[in-house]
Amino acid sequence: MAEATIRDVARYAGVGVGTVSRVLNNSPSVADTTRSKVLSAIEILNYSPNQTARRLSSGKTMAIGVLVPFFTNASVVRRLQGIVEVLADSDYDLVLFDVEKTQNRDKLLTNIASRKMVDGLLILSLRPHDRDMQRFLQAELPAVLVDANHPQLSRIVVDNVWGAETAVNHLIDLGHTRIAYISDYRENPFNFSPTSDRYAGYCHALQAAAIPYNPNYYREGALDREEARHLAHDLLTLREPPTAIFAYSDTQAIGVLQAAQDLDLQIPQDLAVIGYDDIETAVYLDLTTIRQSLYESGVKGAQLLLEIMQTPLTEPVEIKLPTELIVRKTTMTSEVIYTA
Amino acid sequence: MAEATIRDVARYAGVGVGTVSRVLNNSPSVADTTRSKVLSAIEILNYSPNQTARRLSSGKTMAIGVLVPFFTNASVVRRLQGIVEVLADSDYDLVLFDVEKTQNRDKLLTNIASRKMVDGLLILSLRPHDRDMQRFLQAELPAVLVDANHPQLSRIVVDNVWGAETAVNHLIDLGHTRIAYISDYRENPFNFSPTSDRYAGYCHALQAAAIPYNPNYYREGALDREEARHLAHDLLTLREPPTAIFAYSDTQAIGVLQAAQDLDLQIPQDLAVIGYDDIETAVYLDLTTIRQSLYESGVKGAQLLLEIMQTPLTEPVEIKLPTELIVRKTTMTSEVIYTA
DNA sequence: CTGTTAGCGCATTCAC
DNA sequence: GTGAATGCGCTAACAG
Repeated sequence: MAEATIRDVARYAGVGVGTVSRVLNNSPSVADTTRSKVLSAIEILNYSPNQTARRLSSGKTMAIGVLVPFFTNASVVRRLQGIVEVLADSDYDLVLFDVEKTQNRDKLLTNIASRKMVDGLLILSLRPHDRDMQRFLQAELPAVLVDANHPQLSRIVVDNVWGAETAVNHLIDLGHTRIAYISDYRENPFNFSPTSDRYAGYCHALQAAAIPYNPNYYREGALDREEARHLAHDLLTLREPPTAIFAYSDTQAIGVLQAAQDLDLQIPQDLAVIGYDDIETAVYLDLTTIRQSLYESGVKGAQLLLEIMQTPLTEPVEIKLPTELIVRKTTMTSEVIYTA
Repeated sequence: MAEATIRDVARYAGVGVGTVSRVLNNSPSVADTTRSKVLSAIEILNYSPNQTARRLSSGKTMAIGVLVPFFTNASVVRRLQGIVEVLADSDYDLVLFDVEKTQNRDKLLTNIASRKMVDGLLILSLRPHDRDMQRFLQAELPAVLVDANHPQLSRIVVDNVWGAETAVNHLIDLGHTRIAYISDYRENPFNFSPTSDRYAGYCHALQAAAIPYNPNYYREGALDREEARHLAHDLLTLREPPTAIFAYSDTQAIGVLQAAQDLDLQIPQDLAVIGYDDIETAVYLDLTTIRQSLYESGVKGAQLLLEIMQTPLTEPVEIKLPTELIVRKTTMTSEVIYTA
């Protein structure tokens, strides 16, 4: 038995396809009697409208794309969960685009815009090129950036400079002067802006405290626990090792903790560690960190996109989410613990 | 400037739309000269084929649906990462369906099958109803179950009975007899089969060791850390508290660890704890657990689905993934630690 | 090899 | 209110 089409329903109900379509779309201008005839035909034939056909003729895809770099990244996942939460209650499908490789990124951004694959786009932690912007604007594709910045796009951001400064100031307040920073790659193909912002925050804080910047104390590597572990190992085996390490992400901070354990260092006596994100694991490990509202950023981003899709904005808006220092055991001894 | 269509390209290149279509689809039967004419027209007009139209006329959506219960669940996320990894290299888009609520589930399963929303479907940790099966078969929708079981569908499974037995046997081997089990709800609207399997494993192991089943030592609650923490608290404040707790998931085991901490119990001396899954956090917390190949289950599931979509199977296959006991510090004292 | 044509299934005009 | 006709943009089958 082949799938029933709108035509089958029309024939069975003894009406025209137009009427069936009206019933499907809850048009008010259908007599109750015909409506029920159609509905029962639909029931009997077990009919269900074909999405694709509906999309083509209506010109809308009823789908929202979410562009995600490194889906294995804990903070990205958390943001995505917020997005899922919002979209699940909407009428839109969620199409997930993962861009691990740069070439994927370019191909995708080009296609998504010009092929009308989605009605709206959320871009996580990724700054689009200017040429992609042209495509979005030209295709009139509503898009919202989450955790990334571009003057021409609406966006959900956090103040990464402030966050990093706060982290480093916390270490300085505790008396540290040999403060290292393990960063993500600042020069990355994804144009990831938080990286340079946090670096700036690190530098500012040192400068404000008149602590000279020590190039040896700056390391960068992939956003990966193992790599951070190695970088931290290098730092901690310097002739004059740092007494505190600020890590770009909690994931990397965990690598630092492992390196400290490898070297039998006491936390926080021998080494203070502070991360960034406040992912769930940070709680269990009692990791001092900078909390950013990951989940909420996804929620806000999705909500904003839905609004924009309904009533386009005249110019991009920016929603800034708060950032907060969460002090736990990796920077301060236990008598002053913050309890989650 | 309106989007260019295939007709514009054809006109500009001075050929028929059929030829343009052939060029787009890399048909070998196009003369090199005409091909290049078409290609340059495409370039100049900045043309890019409309996905939806292509889908309608070809009858394929070039999309794969992934049905996910509770996207906030760590193990689900891990499996999904495996799926994403595979699909990113395919030509298929990934449409994510989250079903937190039961009503969503039913509506989705019905629609996905009958509306031809996707060419293939991956269902995570969810056992479809028989009536949904009918829809899949009728719609000839290739589907693969990951971490769920149904005789009519191909599936990636693990032996949950064996896994739970192994966990409990480990505790028994360590001399425990007062062994509690904190489970997910066995009666759940999602027909989640691992729940009953692990319960069976728990019971078997006790029985084989001639340890009487103590109803007081069985608790169930949501797959949630906080809830597990409360359940564990109840268990640990019994007049005769258990000396070991087996938790349905690592997430719940972490809740148990917190409860132990709340009560100032030493792990593993006062209480042994074993989880299930081996999520990343388990490593950091040195949690003894049953490892199942979460990521790999996603990879295998996606690969299997792609195969089935290419060449349909005559009957469902079952791929069983291994399960492994990972002993860490929450069950044994440190001199015999397993190091990750 | 290539142009033409007929749908794909539905929404949306129009007349009635 | 309702039916018939037109087109969304493309693929595929059919002639040439």
